[in-house]
Amino acid sequence: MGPLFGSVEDYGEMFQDSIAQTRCASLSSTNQTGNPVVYKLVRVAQDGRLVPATDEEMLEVKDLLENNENDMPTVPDPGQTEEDILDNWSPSQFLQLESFDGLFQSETEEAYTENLNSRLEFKEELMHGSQMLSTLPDTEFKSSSELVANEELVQSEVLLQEPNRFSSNGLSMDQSMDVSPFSDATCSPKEPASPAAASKPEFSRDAGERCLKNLSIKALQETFRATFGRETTCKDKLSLKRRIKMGRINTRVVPTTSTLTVDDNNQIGGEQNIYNDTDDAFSKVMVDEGRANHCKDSPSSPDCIKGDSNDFRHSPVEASVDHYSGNEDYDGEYRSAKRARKPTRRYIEETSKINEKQQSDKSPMLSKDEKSIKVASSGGRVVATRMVSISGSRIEVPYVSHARRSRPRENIMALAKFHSSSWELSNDVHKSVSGPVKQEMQLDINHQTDKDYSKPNLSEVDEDNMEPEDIDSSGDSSDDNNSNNNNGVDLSIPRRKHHRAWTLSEVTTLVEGVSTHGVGKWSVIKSRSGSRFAHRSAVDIKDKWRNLLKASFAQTASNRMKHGPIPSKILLQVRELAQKQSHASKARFVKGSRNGFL
DNA sequence: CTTAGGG
DNA sequence: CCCTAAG
Repeated sequence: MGPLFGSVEDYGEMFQDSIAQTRCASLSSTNQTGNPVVYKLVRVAQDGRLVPATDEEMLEVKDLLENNENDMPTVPDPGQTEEDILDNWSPSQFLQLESFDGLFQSETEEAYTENLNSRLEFKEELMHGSQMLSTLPDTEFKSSSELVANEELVQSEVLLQEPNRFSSNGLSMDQSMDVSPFSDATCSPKEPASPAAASKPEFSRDAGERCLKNLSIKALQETFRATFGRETTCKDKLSLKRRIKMGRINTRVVPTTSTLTVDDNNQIGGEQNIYNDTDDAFSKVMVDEGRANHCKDSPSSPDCIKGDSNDFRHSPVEASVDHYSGNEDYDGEYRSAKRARKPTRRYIEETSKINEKQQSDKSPMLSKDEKSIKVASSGGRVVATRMVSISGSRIEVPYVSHARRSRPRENIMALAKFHSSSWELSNDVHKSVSGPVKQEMQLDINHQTDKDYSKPNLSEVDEDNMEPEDIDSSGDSSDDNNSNNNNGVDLSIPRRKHHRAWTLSEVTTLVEGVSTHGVGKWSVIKSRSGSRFAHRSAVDIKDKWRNLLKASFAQTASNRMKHGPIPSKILLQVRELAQKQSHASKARFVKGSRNGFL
């Protein structure tokens, strides 16, 4: 059997070189159109190992390549997705792909025909494998400082997506074909990998292949399942072995995780199964994290609890994810590593959404619906202003659409306006209405659309002395519901619902309340202020105080600031109170520590 | 339920 | 203003 040559992706030095190139390019913000995949010639030894081609062999192949120019995979368009490539490649090109592991050499035309049946399957595996996120064994993730240098290896998967044909220029290749995550992060392509690179993953490729050799069909099928996360009915040992090896290679080549996990069942399955012996739990966590939005409103659901639980923060996933989070390119894709406590469910939810978007942006082949997502993401930010009345004067403020999920309560509020005779009631309904009632009320409101839309009777709205500002603010809130005619279809920019501008009197009472009751006694302040905070919750009050602090702070920092909506006199009071309270807490602290030590 | 803080 | 984690 003569030496067989195929286009083989070089997972060794050149691979890292191209990563380095990619890195340089991105650093210099020269957006190149394609990321090169480097092919390297190898000879497949009897036992299936890949042996670097000698110079002589290289020449031989060069001739072959020149003669077969047309059959070669062409350099894809920059915009071409891997799916495109895989779809459009001729059988002969796939044959070349399959010859990666050298097993195809023994296949006859007949075998090829048989293979054709599993072509699609194979294609899936190939893509699947190349996306599969392989976290290298724990031992290789010890020093985070080392890891920082390799954040951009995340991009390596891109290399697999756009194969370029490259002439091999005789670079030596590490026999083990390990790709170390510790390759140098600088732009010097020839920089040798650090000694740490010598550490090998647990599953040696060679060993793995030798194992494959002796496996029964059944065992092979099992291995297949473990590798790709799905069953196979294939009874062909050879083909099974080939596909398993292919999957493993692709898996190994992508020394990163996370970018592509949460989108697809199969991928998660693959991930999970690859590590199924030891890291089942952590795979599960990935699933949970990615799917957080599936359980957003059921805090007692076991899955949610699992996703929230602290132990996952120490899982391998956490380690590998965190180590990428510092990269600006991936900012927002992962939660910040700085976050001390567990992320909120909402955070996870939103993060996973961002994740989905970014994934589709970065790997087109994953997005079945790329177009719509792009539109959504580009239109995600709405720039507009709105008029707001504060302290009786209309001011224009920038409006930012938060694109929150809609809250059913809003209908309740609207309804409450029709039916309730007081804000207290509406507030109560607002807070305590139960699920079934909600529905009922929503239906109800639909029947009401022809009825009177006028503002609630102000005399009934507030029991006692309502201040002028309150009238103003109630007007503000009333046009929250529908300022737009009977259609109720508001095509303008959606407003933040439930927004009532804080009136000067409210702010004043708040400041007074803080001065008398201290900071933090929000519920007390609310209750002691009679009806003046009728429609403000303690949290609202607290938020307002926070804002006031901010405002007063800002005014201090840049003295002679423009006259904000809030009189500087009040802000001064806020500042004083803030100071007072900070002194108070300091005193408390000193006292406490003294007690503690003495 | 209240408070503190992030979103 | 909303949401949620901690007390």
